[in-house]
Amino acid sequence: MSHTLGIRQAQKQKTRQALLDAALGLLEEQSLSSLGLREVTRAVGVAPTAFYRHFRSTADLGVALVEEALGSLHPMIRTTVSTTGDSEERITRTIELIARHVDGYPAHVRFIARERHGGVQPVREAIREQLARFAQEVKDELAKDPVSAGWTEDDLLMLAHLYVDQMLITASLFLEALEGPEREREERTRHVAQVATRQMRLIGLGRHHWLD
Amino acid sequence: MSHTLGIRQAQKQKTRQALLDAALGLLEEQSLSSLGLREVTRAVGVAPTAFYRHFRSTADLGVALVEEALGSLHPMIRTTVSTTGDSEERITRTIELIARHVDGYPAHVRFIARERHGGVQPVREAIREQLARFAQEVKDELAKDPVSAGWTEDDLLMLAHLYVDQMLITASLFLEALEGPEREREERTRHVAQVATRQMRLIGLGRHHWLD
DNA sequence: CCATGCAGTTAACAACTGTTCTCTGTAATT
DNA sequence: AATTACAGAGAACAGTTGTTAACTGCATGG
Repeated sequence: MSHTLGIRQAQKQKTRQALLDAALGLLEEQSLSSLGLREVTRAVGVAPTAFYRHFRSTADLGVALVEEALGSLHPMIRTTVSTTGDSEERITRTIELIARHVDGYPAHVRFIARERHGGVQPVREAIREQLARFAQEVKDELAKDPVSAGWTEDDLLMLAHLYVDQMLITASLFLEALEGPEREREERTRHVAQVATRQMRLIGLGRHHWLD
Repeated sequence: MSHTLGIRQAQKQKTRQALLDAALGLLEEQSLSSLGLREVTRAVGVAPTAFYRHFRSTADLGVALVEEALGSLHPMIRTTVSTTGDSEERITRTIELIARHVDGYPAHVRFIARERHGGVQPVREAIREQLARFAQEVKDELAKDPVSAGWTEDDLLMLAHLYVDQMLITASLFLEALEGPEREREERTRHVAQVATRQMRLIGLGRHHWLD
């Protein structure tokens, strides 16, 4: 099925990926709206004009980064929310998954947290769409749970959004813990996990008593 | 008590405020990390070098904006959370207060949402501190409520953080509704209010069953 | 009333930006 | 084998940026 693409296309994609990687690196200490295309090409070691072969603008590159950061995350979400087990166990697993993801892709997480409300409209829009998809998917999984019997579609969606936002906040807090001095890292990470766990637990309690 | 400051100091503060206002306006369609000091002075109609009489850098100006946006909000938070009445009534009032605030100071709200995770470290730090203060204050008010009998200090604080984050998310959603086309504005605002109310209600339910 | 302090101005700087046009080498197609 | 397509290079453009220095005018304090 997968066509092995020629030397030419392969090299192009390589450069494109290098541009994305360099941009993601530069965005650790600034926002997308201040990222210059010359800055990016300089970091890759390529002529400024080469940028235009891949992206119309840095905003365009930003949209591509959103896809890279969130696009591949949907299956992970689905399986995590849907896995069986008591709710306490599910919470622990979710928090741990978030921690692991932040550990593995800190720059991606930072980028999403930063640009979700950032200064570049198309990027905000792209993130909004992806998060709306996440909420839909979480809703679909919640609907399968017997606890959701008697729930409105609207109520399921509002709960899903609550979960998604909560996960994002937690991810961002894990990131802050990672960025701090190494001595405190372990303790701060543990603390974030503990607080997030209890918040999820409290939301879960509210969920179980929703129809009272 | 209040010393009427001379002509000179008054004019200085006027220019300073003009710089802050101009910056806030320019930040509606970009992030602080891309805001140039020339851009700001040009908008005010003042020489670029005049900027240095008031701020060391745009980052410094950003910190001042945080103070302006959040500093005066603490009393409002306290009174809102602490007012008596049944919890349903309290939720409605809180949501309405948020809606009103976003309506009155949209640029401030946008600035905080944008720069909370933005590219300028000192500004992030300043926002973090203010929000931590909010959480503390909410905690203090929660502690007075009889529902909080038997709660750990830690648990009260984790709930307070949940509330604060939830309020920020709601504010940001109200803002998005405001920014959209006018035809949909009223409906979207109503929708945001409705969802936020139910989320608060669910969290409130979780709160009441926390000690089960 | 005069000397000082200081908000704001003017001019200049080196460095940087996005974008255009022209060119080159080579992979892909015929 | 000859032709085409196209990723990337190179040079030049007009504008922009932050920061410096030396200045001017005027409110303020002695």
